[in-house]
Order: sequence, then C-alpha cells, then structure tokens
Amino acid sequence: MAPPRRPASRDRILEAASAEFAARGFAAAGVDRIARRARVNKAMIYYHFDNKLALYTAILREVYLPVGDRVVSIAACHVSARAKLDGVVEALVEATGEHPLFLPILMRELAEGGRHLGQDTLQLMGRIFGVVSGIIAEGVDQGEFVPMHPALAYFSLLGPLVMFRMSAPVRERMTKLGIAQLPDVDRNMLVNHLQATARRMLARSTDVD
Amino acid sequence: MAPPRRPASRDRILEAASAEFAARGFAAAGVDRIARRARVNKAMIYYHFDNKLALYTAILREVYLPVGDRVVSIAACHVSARAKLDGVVEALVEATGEHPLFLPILMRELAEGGRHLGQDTLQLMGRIFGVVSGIIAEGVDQGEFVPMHPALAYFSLLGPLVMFRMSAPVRERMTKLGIAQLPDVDRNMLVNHLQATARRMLARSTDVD
DNA sequence: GTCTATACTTCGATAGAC
DNA sequence: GTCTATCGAAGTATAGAC
Repeated sequence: MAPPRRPASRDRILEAASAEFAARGFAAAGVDRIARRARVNKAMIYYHFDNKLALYTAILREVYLPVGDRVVSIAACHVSARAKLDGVVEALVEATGEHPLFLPILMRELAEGGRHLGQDTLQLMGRIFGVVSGIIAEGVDQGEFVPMHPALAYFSLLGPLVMFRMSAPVRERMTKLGIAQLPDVDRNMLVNHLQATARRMLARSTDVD
Repeated sequence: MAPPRRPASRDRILEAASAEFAARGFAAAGVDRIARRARVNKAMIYYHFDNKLALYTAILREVYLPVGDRVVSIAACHVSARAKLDGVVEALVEATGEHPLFLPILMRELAEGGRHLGQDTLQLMGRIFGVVSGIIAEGVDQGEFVPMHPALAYFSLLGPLVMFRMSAPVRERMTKLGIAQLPDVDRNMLVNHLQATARRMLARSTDVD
C-alpha cells in the first residue's frame, strides 16, 4: 500500500517553520523567513496552511503524537514501576535529542502561558502527563514509591532535562569565557543522572530526610 | 543623604518593558507597546536607553544583581552545606515568586541560545552558578554529598522550580478542561519538595541505587 | 501547486520643537 | 525631559495568472 501522497513542499515548510519558531518565537517568526528557509514562495505557505497559528499547531502535533505513543507503550510493559520510569526518562532524553527544536518551542510557549495551545494540543500534552502520573500511582500502590503531588513529581522529572538541554549554548559560552569550567556530559551520563535523581526522589525511604 | 534622583518615567519603562519582554520575547516586543504600557512617549524610551537591547540588558541586571547578592550571603553563613543548599533553594523560590516576569524572560533567552546576553550578564549568571557549585564542593569535602557534575547538579536544582512555575497557566487550563485534576501547591509545599529532592539527589548514600 | 504583485499594518529609530 | 511627526523597512495575508 502506497503511503498517502504528501507534497515535498509541505514537509519543507514544517521543517523550516520549526527552526524559525524555535529561534524567534511565534510572534517574531516571519512567514517570509519561513518561506525563504523552505525555498518556497510565501503564498505556498498559505496554500498549505490557513495561517501562521495553524502551521504552528501542526508542528506541535507532529512531535507530541509519536512521543506520547512511545510513552504509552512503555507504560504497558509488564515490569516494575521503577523500570517503567527509567524507560520514560530514557525516552524523553531520546526524544529531546532527536527533535532539538522542540524544547525551545515548548519553553517559549510556556513563557506566554500557552496562549497558542488549542484544546487538542493540551490533550496531547496531558496524555503524557497522565501516563507518568499513572506509573507513579502504580509504584505507590506497590509500596515502591512515596506518595507525591503529581505535578511536582512530573516537573521534577522533566525540569532537569529541559534546563540542562536548553542551557547548552550558554554553558558553552561561559566555558569559553572562563566563567565556568564544565566537563562534557554524554548521553549516558545524562540518562543515568536523571534516572538516579528520579529514583531517589520517589524512593519510599532514605536516611537523609 | 538623599538617594540619587531617578526619574519616575525610567522606572515605569523598565517595569513595562519587563512585562512586554516576558509576554512576547525580545524580537516581538514592541517599543511602541512598551511606551503605551508605561504611559510614556516612544521617544522617551530612546532618551533613557540607547536601543531595545540596552533596555533589555538593564532589566536582566536589575534582577540578577540582588539575587546574586542574596545567594552569596547565604553561602557565607557558618552552617552545614546541606543547610546552605536549603537556604539557596528557598531564596530562589522567593526570588521567582517576587519577580514573576523574570523566568519567562530567562527561558526565552535560553531558547535562542543566549543571543542577547552580553559578557557582563553572563558574569552575573555565572556568579550564582559558581556559588552553588562551591556549596556542593564543600559538602563533598565534608563527606555530606556525593560528587556530581556541577551543571547536572545545578540544573537539577533549578529545573523543577522553573518548570513548575512556568507551567502554572497551562496546568490551570488543563484542570479547567478536566484533562488533569491537580491539587493546589502553596509556597511551603514547593520549598519542602525542592529541598527534599535536592537533599536526596546529593545524599552520600541511600538504599535505592 | 506554484508564482508575482500588492494591500495594509506595524516596526525600530530619528529629527526637531518646546 | 517630553512631545509630534515621520522615514524606511519589514510584517501578515490575499488576489489572480499560469
């Protein structure tokens, strides 16, 4: 079965628009600039998409949908809650590594209160949050995890990853200027650190509190 | 002694500009809009500041300077590294609560790689990072903390706070739409959670790894 | 599907009167 | 210190030919 015919120009527009929205934000992103980057005429964009907001929404959907699917499939495994959480963390590291433009877009969106998020996009975001909350609740039921506010837990998982990735260019400049000396961090170090931090945060008991 | 005379219009501009940069980002922020918000003529802005970037830099300085001072004074206390870290966490919760416009501005700035950060601003940011790293190193020396990459540790402290605060409007919309049911989190819950998570992350030994 | 041309708006920044 | 008026560039979006 042949896949549905999707014109190459549409994909080029989506890619160019991701870069533009990531680099400059929704309001400052230029349809002209997107067109130039995609090697397409500006009118072409308005042929494929209703307006700038519809284009933006399409981009978010194309990232959230597959990541959500991946997380759902991890949660369906027959393993401990702890192992599921490790899997989710690794999947998020992977996803943010594969789509480096996504975090900048997301953080800008949060910065303006999610003004450009439609109800459908919120559902997509909420699904991932719901899966992670479910894994934690499962761990609590099985005596593995300590009960915890779902939003605090979720953003304590995500926050370190997001901030570390987003700060990369600034860290690099600081290192070059001699303001800080920072050893490199490879993917495995990052995954291990995030997994260990999450496990410690949720552990039922420790000797430090 | 009388404080140095600073015209009221300059402060109104700084305040209005913070709101505008937070809500729309640097490139999309309008000098016209800032002027309207500050109840000042646009030419007034160019009288007080060289250009849009100089205005932006002034705003960042006015936040980073006092927060940096506060963190430095906490690090100078004669208490354990653990207590210092608790103090820093509380100070950061306090600062982000007092200046709700600061995090949006910072996150947008990181999203574009710190393009608008001059060397002086980087120094201001690096000072806070350096102080926290110093506290952690001190804790390691005293056998309280486990050694850890400074950037991973720092952003694991900051990340949860940043993400939790930034996501507030989206969480609220999700709750209203029934996508998630999230109990309220007051300041003390937030501080306690962040302190406990930091302590667990840095604890020399636990039974979960 | 792809183009040119253009209508209309808003932008950052400046000149110059008071 | 504060204003009006304005310039030139760039913005979103559309009309209409091919």
